[in-house]
Amino acid sequence: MEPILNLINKEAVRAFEAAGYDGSLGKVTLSNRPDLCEYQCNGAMAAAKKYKKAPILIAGDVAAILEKSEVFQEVTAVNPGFINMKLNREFLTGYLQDMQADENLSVEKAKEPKTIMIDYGGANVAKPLHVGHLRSAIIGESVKRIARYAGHKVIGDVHLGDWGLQMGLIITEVKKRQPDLVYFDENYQGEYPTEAPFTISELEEIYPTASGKSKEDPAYKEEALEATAKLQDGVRGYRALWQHILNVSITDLKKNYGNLNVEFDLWKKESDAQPYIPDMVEYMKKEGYAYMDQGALIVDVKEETDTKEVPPCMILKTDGAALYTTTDLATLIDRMKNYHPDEIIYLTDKRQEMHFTQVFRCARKTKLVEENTVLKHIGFGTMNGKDGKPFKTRTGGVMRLEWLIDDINAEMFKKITENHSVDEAEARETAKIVGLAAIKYGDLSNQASKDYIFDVDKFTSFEGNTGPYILYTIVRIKSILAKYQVAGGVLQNGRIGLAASASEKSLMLELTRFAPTIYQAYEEIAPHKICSYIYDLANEFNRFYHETKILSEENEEQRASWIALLDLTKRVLETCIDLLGFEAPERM
RNA sequence: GCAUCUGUAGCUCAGGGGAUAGAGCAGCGGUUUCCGGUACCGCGUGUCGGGGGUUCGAAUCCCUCCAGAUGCGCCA
Repeated sequence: MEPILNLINKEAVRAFEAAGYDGSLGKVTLSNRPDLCEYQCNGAMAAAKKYKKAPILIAGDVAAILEKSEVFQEVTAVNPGFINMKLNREFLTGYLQDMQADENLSVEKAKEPKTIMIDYGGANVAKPLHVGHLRSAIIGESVKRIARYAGHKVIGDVHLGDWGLQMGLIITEVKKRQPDLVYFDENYQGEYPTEAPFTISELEEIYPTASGKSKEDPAYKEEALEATAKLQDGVRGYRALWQHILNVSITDLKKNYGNLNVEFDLWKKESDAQPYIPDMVEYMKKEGYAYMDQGALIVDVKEETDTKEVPPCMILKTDGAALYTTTDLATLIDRMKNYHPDEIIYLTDKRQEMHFTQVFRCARKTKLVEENTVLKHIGFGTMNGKDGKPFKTRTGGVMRLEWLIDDINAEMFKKITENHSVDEAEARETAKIVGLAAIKYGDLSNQASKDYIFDVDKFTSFEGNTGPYILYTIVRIKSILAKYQVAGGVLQNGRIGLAASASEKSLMLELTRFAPTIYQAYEEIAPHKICSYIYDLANEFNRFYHETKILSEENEEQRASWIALLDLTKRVLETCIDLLGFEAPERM
């Protein structure tokens, strides 16, 4: 389906040309004065200079021609030179009927689908997810769904951190505690046990303990470094232990991400990139990209136009070990080889911007990626507490994700049961669904790149620009539709008719904005545009709902038409929240 | 020190060349023959951080200053 704005634009271009002006002036936008009109064109003012003619006269010429189009009900030229347009009701209704019949709700899928990889989540093995991981998961998941809905082939990869010193630290601590385990017996030749020697909660406690010890005790750190090297060299027992750490940890991570409605297509790990490193280093040396400087192997990535100092990309440390950068580069080789992506999007904290600048430049310079492979880094801001400082627990510690979710769910449960008597089990279930919406909407409604304040009271509120408000609107529509069906109505029979009131027309106009919103959200990688759209849509619906008695309407055709409008509104809202990564309950 | 980002109502945030800068929250006041009132309607609030410039037109683009956040070779 052709977007409605395109159709209107074409009319305007034609009108400008017919009036003897350059057609490119006929650019139409949504009105920013809804009290005056629905669409506006400012081209006449831009044309004034070129044609040495008063803008209002030009606007008048164009308006006179547009007036005759069947698309519009009214077109007026207003000082100093605005062209204001109102849509014809028949045209609008026809458009919505097409939208209603379209399974994609008027969104045209990409004609040339791209393969897009999204690297998000930022999880590390053996470390519990904390609030720092929340944004990457939430935003990444939404970006993934939006791109997919726009018609692209999208592969989400968790890109698990499973290789650095953290592994050596854990192994060292396990060895301290259980030195008799077979994994540490160098002469052991048999099969290793299938059962892990620790549980997930033990594992989560082991890492911080080990990390703390290594900071205070140089000998301990030395031991951890040695364990890391042994693991990377492929010592059997260490590899087996590492595999246990992975298994236990991944099982837990899948559960936690599942609770967040976050699903990865790939569970690749940093270790998967390691095999590529030796050849990559050799290649970079041989081609003259990489050279030794101060004992480390580096690739220069400075550019003439830089306004800031861009340090060289470090490939190997003085001790010959690989780094974060090295792994990311090697991962690119893996991705290019196995998935041939047209585009790779990385979602991390914006503080890593420099790192990605270096990696991207290095990858291009050394030709690890093809020239037309797009590499993007989306850096998001920090999630802060009400005091404007990074979100912490009351005692100032790192807030684990599970605790945060529990807090929200408890708050939600309280609100749901406050004024209603509901079955407790159902209320708990509903609280989970609404709570997740509260968290995700609260996060996604802000621009990703900015820091934002996580305010539990605000996010869980049923009033204002919140997830629960959106869900409430959907649930309300569901309830009406259900009643209609119980009374013998058939949803599929309804056809959207002409707008009978101003609020109905507003709602219809709002529905036509669905497709452009999706395109914009995809192109700008901006889920918050979808949030602000559904907030507007929910408002328009509630306004319409409030002044329209639907089920008690006597005229059957009118009633069916409104039901059809409600059904379309529901479909749009539900599609949008799905793109944001949450869903609506049946009741709340 | 250098660089990047941010600065919009009391608070939290939209808007990123066009008309009178918008929402929500908080405050006050209304709307119940009710399909879910956790709704809807109304009222008040601004040196768009300061100053200069470009433009017919600037919250929006450019310069500069101020404030905050962040980054700047062997962490990830």
